[in-house]
Amino acid sequence: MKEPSLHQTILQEIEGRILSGEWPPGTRIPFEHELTVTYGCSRMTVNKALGELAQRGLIERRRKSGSFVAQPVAQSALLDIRDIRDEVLSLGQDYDYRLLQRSQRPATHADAALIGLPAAENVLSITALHGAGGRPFCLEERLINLSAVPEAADEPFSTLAPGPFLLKQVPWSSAEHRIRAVAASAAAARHLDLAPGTACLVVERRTATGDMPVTFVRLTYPGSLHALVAQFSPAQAMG
Amino acid sequence: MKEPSLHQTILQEIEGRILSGEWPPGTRIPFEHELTVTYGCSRMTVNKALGELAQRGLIERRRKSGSFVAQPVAQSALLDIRDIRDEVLSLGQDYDYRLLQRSQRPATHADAALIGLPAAENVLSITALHGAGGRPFCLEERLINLSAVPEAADEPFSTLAPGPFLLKQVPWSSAEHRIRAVAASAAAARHLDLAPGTACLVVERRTATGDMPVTFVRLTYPGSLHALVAQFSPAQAMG
DNA sequence: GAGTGGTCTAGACCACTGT
DNA sequence: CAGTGGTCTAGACCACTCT
Repeated sequence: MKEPSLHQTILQEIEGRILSGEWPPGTRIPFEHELTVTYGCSRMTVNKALGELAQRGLIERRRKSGSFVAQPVAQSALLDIRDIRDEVLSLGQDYDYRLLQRSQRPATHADAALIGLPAAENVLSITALHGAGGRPFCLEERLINLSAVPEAADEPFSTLAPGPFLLKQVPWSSAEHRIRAVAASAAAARHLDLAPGTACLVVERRTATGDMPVTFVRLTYPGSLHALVAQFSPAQAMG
Repeated sequence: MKEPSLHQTILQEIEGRILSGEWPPGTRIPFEHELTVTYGCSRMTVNKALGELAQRGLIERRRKSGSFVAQPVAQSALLDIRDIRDEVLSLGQDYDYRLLQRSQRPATHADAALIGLPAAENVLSITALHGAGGRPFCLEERLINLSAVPEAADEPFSTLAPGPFLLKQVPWSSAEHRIRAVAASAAAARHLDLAPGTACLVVERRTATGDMPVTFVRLTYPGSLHALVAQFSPAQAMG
């Protein structure tokens, strides 16, 4: 039990309000001057906390205007799994989205294991197909925890894909990715217009806000047509 | 052309010496007190620069002892592609390594494209097999830029895998990963003891120090037996 | 005990930017 | 022009850890 330092305390309190959604993206956070009054400390101390948050990308700082909660970069800029729509458009191809199935049910044991839920709460199951240039690009199979995102029950997902919807509802979340190569199942092969057994790249993503599981998604890409790219540097520009 | 701030200048100078290898891992860097004299500034300023380097993992700071260039975490803690040996051992299986082929040649056009070399300089080509629990685990096909790592020409790689060797020679480097699913080629299937066409996970990594290409490696894993896991959080502990 | 980094203060001046 | 963040100073005290 060690006493956290003051700038850590300030950082964590602000971070908590951002992650909880209390301060959604775009919110102006208090000026440094105001925070020195709130916490009874010098400006250097709040500056250190805010500078840290800015470096992590949780806030943006603008002279004369103040500091604002950032718009989260879709999922992760590190592992370049963006919104599939952006992904397709950046390839210079037309994008289309088609809902294949949508159903609500109490979570089965399998569902619970996938999404990381303890109990058998209500989940929304969605299957959809993302297309690029008129051809199947990616099969999406998703579970949404309706306790975490009750608004999803009222969303048809007939034209809006689950990804963008969830990004709006739950802007800040942590994610675990699991990437595998598998032979296409009969169903996946049918939807993706492949021969059964074709090598496919499968990305499974488990998303949570704090301790609350939000969604599980399995994205199946035709293998040879798709690659994930990730950049790592020991040194990053300071901005 | 904007003047960089003083703490950025300090940070970049130290970073440069670490990345270039002038200060290899374990080197003690000057005390804050000494740096204030060197740069003629206050301690807060050098503290900001060193704190930044510590947060990026380039240095470790110890009270009373000083600050030291860190031992680089093998490849990347983010995308969990560690040393394959560690990977196998952490699965609780026996590890073995076998060199299949080693040859030196001027880079072909294909080599040059893969490794990112402009000219047709000398490269070392290596093929090796990593085993786990007596079974094939991963096929490694590698090119090493001998201009960047001339020491590699004298290393037989008969018992030491290229990965650990390079990590020692070129401790700090940036990497680009490209992850795909492919059907096993005839050669890969033979080495990995698979039926040809089996879905495999292929990780291609291009590594550089600054602008100098160091190595290109293609790792082929039997698909169903292997998954890459990556964690992403909006908020990370400060340490 | 001594030397290091960790943190903090109470100022200061400057650069940028929106009005 | 005024208000914000960006940077920096010249101190200070404390916590930790090595000897």
